[in-house]
Amino acid sequence: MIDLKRLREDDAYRQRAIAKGVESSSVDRVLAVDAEHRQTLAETEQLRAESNAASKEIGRADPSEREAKIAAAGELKSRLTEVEGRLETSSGELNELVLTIPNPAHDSVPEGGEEAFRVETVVGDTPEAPKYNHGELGEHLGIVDTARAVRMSGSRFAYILGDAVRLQFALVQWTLSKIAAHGFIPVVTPVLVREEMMELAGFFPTDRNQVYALEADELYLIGTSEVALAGMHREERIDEADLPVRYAGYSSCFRREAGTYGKDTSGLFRVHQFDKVEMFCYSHPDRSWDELELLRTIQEEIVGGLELPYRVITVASGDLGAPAAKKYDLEAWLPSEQRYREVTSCSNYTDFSARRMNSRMKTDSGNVLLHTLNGTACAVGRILLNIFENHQLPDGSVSVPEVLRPFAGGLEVITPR
RNA sequence: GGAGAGAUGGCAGAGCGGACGAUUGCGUCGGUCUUGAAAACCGUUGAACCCGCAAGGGUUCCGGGGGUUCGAAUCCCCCUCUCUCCGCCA
Repeated sequence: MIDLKRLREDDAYRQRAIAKGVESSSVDRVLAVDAEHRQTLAETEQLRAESNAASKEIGRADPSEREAKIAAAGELKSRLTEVEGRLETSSGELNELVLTIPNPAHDSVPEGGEEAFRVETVVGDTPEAPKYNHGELGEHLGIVDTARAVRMSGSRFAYILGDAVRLQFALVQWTLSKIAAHGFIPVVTPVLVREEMMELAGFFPTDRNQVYALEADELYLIGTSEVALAGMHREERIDEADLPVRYAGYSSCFRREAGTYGKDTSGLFRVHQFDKVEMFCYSHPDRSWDELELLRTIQEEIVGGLELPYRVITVASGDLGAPAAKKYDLEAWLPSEQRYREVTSCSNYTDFSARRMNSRMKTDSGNVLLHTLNGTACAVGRILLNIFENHQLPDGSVSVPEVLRPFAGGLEVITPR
């Protein structure tokens, strides 16, 4: 949620919100409704003060005077009811409009749409297409079974079996061990949350059609543990000295993938259910930009440590999404497609999400909003398929990345079952 | 799933229509005393928003949302959560 006060007082801030793609007329509209709302609020509070005073007066008054005073207070009350009606209308309208204003992008973010990204680093060679693409390879090695999964659950589901499972748990363990060194506390989160939490985390109403709903219980399956981690310190004050607070959420993630018919239909690339380790940071507002660089560094250590060729891009302002002030995508080279595809991303939401959650930092001079950041540590499916292609040997077997071997019981090569 | 009890400031716990944003205790922070500390004593101690350069003023908040009333922590309705007993269960 945007900082309304700043939006009306800070021209540069307003300009950057507009630069992110929102119509300048809708910003004007928000400001107009805001002004009207504050006007009505002042009126209401004035009347309430009078009305409160009148009521107290009645309590103190001599019984013989009560009748008259109650009548006078009744008069005040009907005026108050009228003004409160207007206040409700204006605050309802304002609350709705406020959600349409995105978090302004940081100065370092390139302007423009999806194609306007800036490449930050490119690491590793970009190999030729392997013998099998990741979809074919999973079937060839007998470690991914989509045919039977589809028969059971429908498209975009998969059984992961055998050595792929050993690889999955090795990946998770190795990832957790790497980020634990940076003070991330591992968390297994609930995967079902209430509607309210989806709204507070910013996924409803915008991404509602991407989320699985359990109607009988009015619960929703999370698409990322970010939802559950963002809600952890709702309505809380964290001591300045305890910051940053860093969590590594591990959960299965569920996505309907509505509107992606025919896209990435092979293998594990785009599935309805996958496991992911997600980093989430509650940061001192003065240090969140350093925190974002830390997330990026960790992501490079993880993807680089697995010996996958990759590049890092800064996503352009128009492609950022409402809450992010800046976002890095790390894209790994997918040999079968001869292009880079996203495997992780990390964002600084500044105070945009913390404002709605009311997550604050306790300081001597008051409680100020925290900054929140999130980033993928390891999206298991995407990493697995990148390993399948980039570490594929000429005969179609797969060499397990060195760093994972100790975590995979010494497994070195995956060969057909 | 069935039956009952409850949710109040950092914690404990009173208040059950009128001076209550809330008695009190513990804890917090500051002070007196002390070489220092403890004890004792004195004081202090919630948040969000609006107006204001500021000083300051105002509104709202007793789990959440509605209602009754001139007036609600207190009465009524709905929701959420917690606890106890029974049943079921990894």
